[in-house]
Amino acid sequence: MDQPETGVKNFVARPHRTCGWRLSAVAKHGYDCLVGEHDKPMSKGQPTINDVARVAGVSKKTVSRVINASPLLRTDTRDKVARVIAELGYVPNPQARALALRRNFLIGLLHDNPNAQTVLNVQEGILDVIRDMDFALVVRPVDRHSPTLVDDCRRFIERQRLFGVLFLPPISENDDLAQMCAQLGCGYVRMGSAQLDEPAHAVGSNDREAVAGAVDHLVAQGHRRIGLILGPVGFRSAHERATGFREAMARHGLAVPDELVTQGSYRFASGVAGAEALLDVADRPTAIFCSNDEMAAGALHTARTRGLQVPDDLSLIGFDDAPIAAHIWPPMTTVRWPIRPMARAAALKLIRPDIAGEEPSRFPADLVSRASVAQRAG
Amino acid sequence: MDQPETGVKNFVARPHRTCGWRLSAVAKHGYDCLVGEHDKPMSKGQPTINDVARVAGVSKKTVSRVINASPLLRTDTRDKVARVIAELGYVPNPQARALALRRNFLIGLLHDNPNAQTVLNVQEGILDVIRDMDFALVVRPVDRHSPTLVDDCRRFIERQRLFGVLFLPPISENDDLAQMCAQLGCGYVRMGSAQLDEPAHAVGSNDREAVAGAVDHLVAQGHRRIGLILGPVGFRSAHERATGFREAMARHGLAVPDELVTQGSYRFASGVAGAEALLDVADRPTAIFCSNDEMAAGALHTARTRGLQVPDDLSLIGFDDAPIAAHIWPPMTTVRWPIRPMARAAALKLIRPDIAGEEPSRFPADLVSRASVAQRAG
DNA sequence: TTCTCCAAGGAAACCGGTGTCACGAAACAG
DNA sequence: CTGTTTCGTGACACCGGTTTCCTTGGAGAA
Repeated sequence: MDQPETGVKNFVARPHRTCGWRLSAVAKHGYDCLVGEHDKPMSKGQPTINDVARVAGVSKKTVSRVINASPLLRTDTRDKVARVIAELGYVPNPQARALALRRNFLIGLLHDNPNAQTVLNVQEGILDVIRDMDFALVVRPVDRHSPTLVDDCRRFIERQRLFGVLFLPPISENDDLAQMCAQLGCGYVRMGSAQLDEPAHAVGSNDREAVAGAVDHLVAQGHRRIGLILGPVGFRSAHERATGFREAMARHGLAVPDELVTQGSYRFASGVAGAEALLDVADRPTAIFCSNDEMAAGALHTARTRGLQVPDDLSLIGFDDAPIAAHIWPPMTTVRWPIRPMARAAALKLIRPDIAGEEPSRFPADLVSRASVAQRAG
Repeated sequence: MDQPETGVKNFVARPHRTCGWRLSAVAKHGYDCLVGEHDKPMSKGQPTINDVARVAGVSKKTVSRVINASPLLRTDTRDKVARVIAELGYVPNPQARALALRRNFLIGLLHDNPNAQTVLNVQEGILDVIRDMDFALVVRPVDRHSPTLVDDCRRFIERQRLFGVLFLPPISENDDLAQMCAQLGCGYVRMGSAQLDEPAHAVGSNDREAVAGAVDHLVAQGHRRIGLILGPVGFRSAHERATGFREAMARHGLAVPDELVTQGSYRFASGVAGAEALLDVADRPTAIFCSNDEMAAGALHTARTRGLQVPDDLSLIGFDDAPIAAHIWPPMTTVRWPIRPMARAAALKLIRPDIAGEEPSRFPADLVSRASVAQRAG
């Protein structure tokens, strides 16, 4: 009885049929590399590190070194193993890696839908960064009004053993969540117009400056009485935008009387109602700055129902450059958040704090001039 | 030297400080349950199954049995272990489970952004199902035009060892992708208006019937010359909608002359161009059916630039009930895909094919009547 | 009273990677 | 020419679960 030959026969007969591996691996490297204990069956599904090691005639550890690009390897060893990896179509099992390394390669996106297009842009921005880094993006819509919000997020992070999470507005403004992550030792980055007091954990846009630019634009067109529809109370972004508005108006020496300011909620309906209120004022504004596009669309709706022409009778500016801004008529002048670059920066902060960690990331927001602003009439 | 006591001392002193566990676990169950080898340090981070076993005074396997609700346990044992689990705040490590079970608990969502709101609704629908099942949702935007689309998806699935994937239109219509999944042994479900020839792998809506409803509505308002802006060539949904349109028109004995049909791409701009073409026809249509809302918004734009009133001079119907449909003026009559329930059904098919697998899932789409359709003038 | 059988639970191996450490060979210094 | 460093590699334990198989104790039968 020829033990080794039996082993080789078994090897050839079994794994290549059940796993669908390419026989060329053996053809190229010859059977001599197979001397060893071939009697135990090979793994059934995808090839494992053991299979690679066996075929290449090295130890698991050496294969692991090749995968992780260890500098301590001889070139010929590395090449040999790499060739076998390619032949077998071996893919390291991320679960096993995660277990051994005690950290996984999942990053979480927690959000309560600020705006569908925004969420999607963020997802794409994150993917831009992690696509080739073996990380995966897991998403989790949450309910910002839920009393168990923090606990829900905590359970999610704990269960999935997340590497880190990204928070989108509005929940990125929730300090309890940030604190919870810090406690858990889970990396986190907050996106939005948050102030950057913790540069390692925040990526923001400079909303004040952007709003100032919008106000400058209106003033340059001759507008003096400019209305403001606020974002919801307690939102940092809303606060930033309001502050930027007031600062810019003050800079131009223009008043912001209370009757030209109304509370909104970032929703379409509150834009409708806000514009109703502002247009009821005796000396009605010739322009309205809306703290986001959805409300601007609502304001446009109101103007139309009152028979006012936009922009001739009333100029409007929104904020966010949501898709709706470009699709309504007239196309809305608005402020564009560079969401995708921000998401990229945020993901990088999470994954490579060594590179991206400490410097603050504040992105400028740009005025997108479309057709909802005109020279002040009269 | 009192060995056992030293062990207990070590146990009390070390883990509860380093892990932050609640001492009450020990307080409740007493130290007697701790007799054993306490000298090796406990795990540093979250408690593991070993820690639970040690504190509860049972074996790992018994803890495992409790977690997996094995019926072979005595009630008192189960209660004791469950109490310790609660006290310690133990959460099973999903990576370790995935490794041992040789399947993980990740389901993937592959899409090339058909429409941001749709993607988000799908994500929420999936979450509705998996939220409490220890599954997580990982998303992957892809590029449908990439020549490496199938390979990219395959690599993603292999790397992450996904349990299953969901495809959204338009890539859900790609048969190569489905075939690749089948080869890989990865579960998959395709969403969209795909025909349901493989009920276990598809969740669809009945677009034909819905379009027929829209046509009936127009005809009931007196419209006879109705234009059609098609969706992109090669899209099954576009084909379904076109077929539904033609069938319904035929049923009413109405002609669909070639000059009243134009090719679109599901994008805003193609709606603009399509409407231009249709309104240039000598005997122009009094209504246009657009294969999606974005194109309907484009058609509305065109009507407006030509000074036509919608709906008085021209009626429009869209499809999808995208947010834009409700936000433009006039609000657009459209067809609503029950996306979230469809996503729920799809996720269920993936996770529990035993429950949801074999029966076909076809959801009715409803006409949402808003303000873009009026009685035919004249 | 002794034997059998079954339910409850434990020991050890395993999943597929990684870290630690030890070892042999080659390179280098004395 | 020998002793000491490096370098390259392998053996083995470990991560935290699950599975397989075996032990144990107590109830019921002979």
